Amino acid sequence: MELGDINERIAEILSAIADFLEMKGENIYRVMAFRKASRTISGLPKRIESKEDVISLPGIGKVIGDMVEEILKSGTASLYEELIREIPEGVREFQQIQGIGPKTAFSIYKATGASSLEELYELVITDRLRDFNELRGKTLEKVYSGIERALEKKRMLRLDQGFAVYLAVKDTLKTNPYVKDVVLVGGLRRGREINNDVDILLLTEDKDKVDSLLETKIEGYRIDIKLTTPETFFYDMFLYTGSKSHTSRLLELLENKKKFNSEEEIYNVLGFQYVPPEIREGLGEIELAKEHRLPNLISPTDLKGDLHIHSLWSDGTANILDMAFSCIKRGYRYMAITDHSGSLKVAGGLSPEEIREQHEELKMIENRLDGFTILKGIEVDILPDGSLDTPEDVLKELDIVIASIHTNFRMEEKEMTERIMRAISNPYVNILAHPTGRILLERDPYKVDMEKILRIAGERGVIMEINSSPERLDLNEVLIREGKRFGVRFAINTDAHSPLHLDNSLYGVITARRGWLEPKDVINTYDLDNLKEILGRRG
DNA sequence: GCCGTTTTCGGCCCGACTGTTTTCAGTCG
Repeated sequence: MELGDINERIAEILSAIADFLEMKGENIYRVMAFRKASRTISGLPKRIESKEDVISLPGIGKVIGDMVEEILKSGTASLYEELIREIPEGVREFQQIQGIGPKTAFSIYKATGASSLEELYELVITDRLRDFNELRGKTLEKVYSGIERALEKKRMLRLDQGFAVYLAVKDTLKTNPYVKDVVLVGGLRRGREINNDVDILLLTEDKDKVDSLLETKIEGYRIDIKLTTPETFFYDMFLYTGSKSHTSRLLELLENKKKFNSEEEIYNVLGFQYVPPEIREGLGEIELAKEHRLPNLISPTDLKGDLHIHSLWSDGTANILDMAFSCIKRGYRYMAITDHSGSLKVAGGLSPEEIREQHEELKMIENRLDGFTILKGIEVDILPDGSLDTPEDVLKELDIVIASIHTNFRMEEKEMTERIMRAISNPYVNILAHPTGRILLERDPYKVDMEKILRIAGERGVIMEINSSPERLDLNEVLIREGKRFGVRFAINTDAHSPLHLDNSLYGVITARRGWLEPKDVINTYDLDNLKEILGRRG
């Protein structure tokens, strides 16, 4: 069974080609060309039908255009087939180990013949990896110390991966005539950022006829299918969705009654307000539900815009106009273009001159967008000493300034806290983006006293971002709740680098719901005038 | 491999850090 559509397949092949060429020491610009094309294609909002759909895109020329055509026709590319004959697919996974890059990954394969993380792990636990003379010293240690985490990452599912697996399994299950319905339950339905399995409830009238389906597998992920009948369907949905601490108290009260017509009815017969899945964690929601005082949780349709968007001007894959059209299509009223600033060379950061040039383009574009507003913004880099890399006379001209850290992650807590404090004390900074810097399953948050940051942010009206990228989800639900107690307001942003990334706002909203946020806590639910007032207050 | 309104060839992507590397290659962000 395969996940995804043709765009993903093409992007995956191009990305693999880039990895293999890099391992072989090919010209790095050729490698980057494949990588960039892969990123562009994976971010396209429209299904690719022919070569013509890609050939005009930035960074895609004749060679990659022809390759796309080849993949559309045959499902694969000859260059890719050639490369995997030389280097097995699984060797790419070695790079998941911290400190192992393409060159070392390739040399591990050449030395040991291991062609997957599992095979490499086998050599590690039997301590045979040391027998290969080519691998010595710190490199060897890195493999020993990092491989378990890499394997764990391979099995764990982020929210987006979990949903994708669920949808794929659902499609398969539904082809069976005895399957009446398939629904998601468990931690994934509650919107947990990382899950070790996908819990699925399968409704059938004849349990014996669907036994074989319980073994459904997809790409090595753990899938846990539970059977239910029409009689107990909603009871089981409730039972398998909530955390233990949420369900156990309510189960006592239900006294074995199992027949309900909806999940809402379960709460209602007990005199409780309905509790949305995202907050069924046993963190005080039961008491509030009893008093009918649950928060009015934010929902995806409350969002009126996105305040963190990149374009081709820095490291985005689409131009400003295409990003604007995609926002308009989603029903948004505004967006902020916030490309990277000067010091972040690797992402094509903008100099003050380029920022002003961009504003010329924005002026021309805005005339073409009736009733839709583009805010002039920047994602300004916070330097190690907490100063910003863009002069204040440039920041002054902007509608919105979001500040973030992309370098020097490994500082001591005191230093890092002071660094961020100084940055958010700058009167031009409106939003602190991805405040803890974590990448799920890849990079820990930096050492920082978030309580202090949140308290000051609450006092001074600095907005905290909930970065919706499923790889970040930063802030997380715990820090969101803490921030809310300090009076912090939030922005649910996608940090989109392509039109498709705008869809990630769903993950941000889910995380905000898990943090008990209401629309009024989130500034991009406000209409433009109110938003501008908040953004203007600090400048 | 892609790109171009000075170019169809020669740039593009950069700085910090680390390791077994004593003058540089690999990794990371």
